[in-house]
Amino acid sequence: MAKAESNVDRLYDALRGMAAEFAFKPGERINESALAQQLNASRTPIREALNRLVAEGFLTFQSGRGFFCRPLSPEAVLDLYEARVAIECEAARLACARASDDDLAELAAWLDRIAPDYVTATDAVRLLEMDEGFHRRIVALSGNGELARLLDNLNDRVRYVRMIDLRAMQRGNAARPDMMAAHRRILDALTARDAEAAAQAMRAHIARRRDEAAQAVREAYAQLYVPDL
Amino acid sequence: MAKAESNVDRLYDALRGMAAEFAFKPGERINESALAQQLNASRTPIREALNRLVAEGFLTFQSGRGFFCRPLSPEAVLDLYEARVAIECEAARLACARASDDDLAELAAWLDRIAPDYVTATDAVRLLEMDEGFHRRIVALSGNGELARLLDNLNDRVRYVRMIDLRAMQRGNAARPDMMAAHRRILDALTARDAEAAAQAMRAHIARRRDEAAQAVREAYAQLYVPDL
DNA sequence: GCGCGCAAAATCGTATACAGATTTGCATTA
DNA sequence: TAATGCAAATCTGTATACGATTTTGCGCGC
Repeated sequence: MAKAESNVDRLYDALRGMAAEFAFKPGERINESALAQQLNASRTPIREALNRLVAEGFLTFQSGRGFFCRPLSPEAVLDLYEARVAIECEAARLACARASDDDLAELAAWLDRIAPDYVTATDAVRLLEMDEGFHRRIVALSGNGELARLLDNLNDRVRYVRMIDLRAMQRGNAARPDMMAAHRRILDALTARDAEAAAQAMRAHIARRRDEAAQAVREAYAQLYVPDL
Repeated sequence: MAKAESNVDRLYDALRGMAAEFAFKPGERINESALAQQLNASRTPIREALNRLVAEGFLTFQSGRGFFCRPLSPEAVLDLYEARVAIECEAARLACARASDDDLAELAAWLDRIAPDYVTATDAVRLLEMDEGFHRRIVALSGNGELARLLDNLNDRVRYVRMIDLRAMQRGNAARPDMMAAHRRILDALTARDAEAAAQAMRAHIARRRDEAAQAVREAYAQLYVPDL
């Protein structure tokens, strides 16, 4: 998204992207020298970026043994979904109290504008983009920068699995209108200034996907360890 | 808390502690060379630790200009309190469903054991320790490692202000029985397996302190910029 | 007196080197 | 064959150095 010019940012973005899409396999040890060569840099800035990714939960670190990719376990993914519920339900409550009528009207207009795509969109990437976009807007309306920060981080870490889940959903049946309807329901509750209903709708919307996460993790392993689909 | 042996961990812990208690003044630029000398290390490991602290929200970073202490603004502190509400209310709900009767009995016993201290404790440090201990236990009972991680981070970042708030509370009047009662109320809701009530009690408990945060921030500035009290 | 610009000093960004720790692979032995 | 121990190779941890960038301070002109 944010394209930074400086070299250190370039490295950070690259590594973050690799970690997000599991270019490092779960649990795998990360070789600093190899990365340095691959990314045309020395180990020093690479290590700085890796340290940041540790703090962000993308990687783990063992003293004396180096950096490792985070494990990809069903439990960890469920935890992330639950954390999303925590953040987003509260964000919905706050947005209910703080968003201006104009803000909500604008969000409604945005939903209307992309509505056709919800059904048309063939690739999961576009679908996920729209879904994340909606949720990010809600959090923005909460006016709480910390919640926004936390949600961005959670989304980045769970994106790989969500993508797989979305693809499965797409294959299975047309659950897309469902998603669209869920978003609309949340917005309606916000417009009605009903914090409880908004939080409930948000909870239901996320929990619905959460239940399939374990299955998605299994598919994720298949994708990661089989050459190509 | 966790005493780490390796040198890099020593540096990380030291810097994290300094950042938490605002040994760097809000907004202040951080001089790497000076830190390196002060902590008996070279700039390389210092910078690695600083990068982690950036990712954890203790510091900010500007390309080409270096590291800075996070600003201490009322808005930022309110955001942190609201994030705590998000995390802890959801944790309470989850704990309601997942904690075993034994777990809850143990927590009740712990509350009983430290009850005398709630009134006796003269120093805010001890009081804050007990309060954080209770909240950490609740999150532990939620069984969600991610929520625990997030709460630890939020607590570390808001501790300085909470401490000042607690001291003010201590001076003002004996609101300590209130705090005690609030904890008891939360536990009761958990024991009754009433998720809604638990979340509500948690929300009220945190929000009560939240409202004083702005005032605490003002006092924090006074403490930071006046030699000693 | 007040900005403006330039040069000096300070500071950051990162490559590189090397010491120490860890892992690997092989040979030896029960 | 499986286990063990040792030595070589690999990799991490950190100091150091130096070019690039930013900040500072001073002198000049208005």
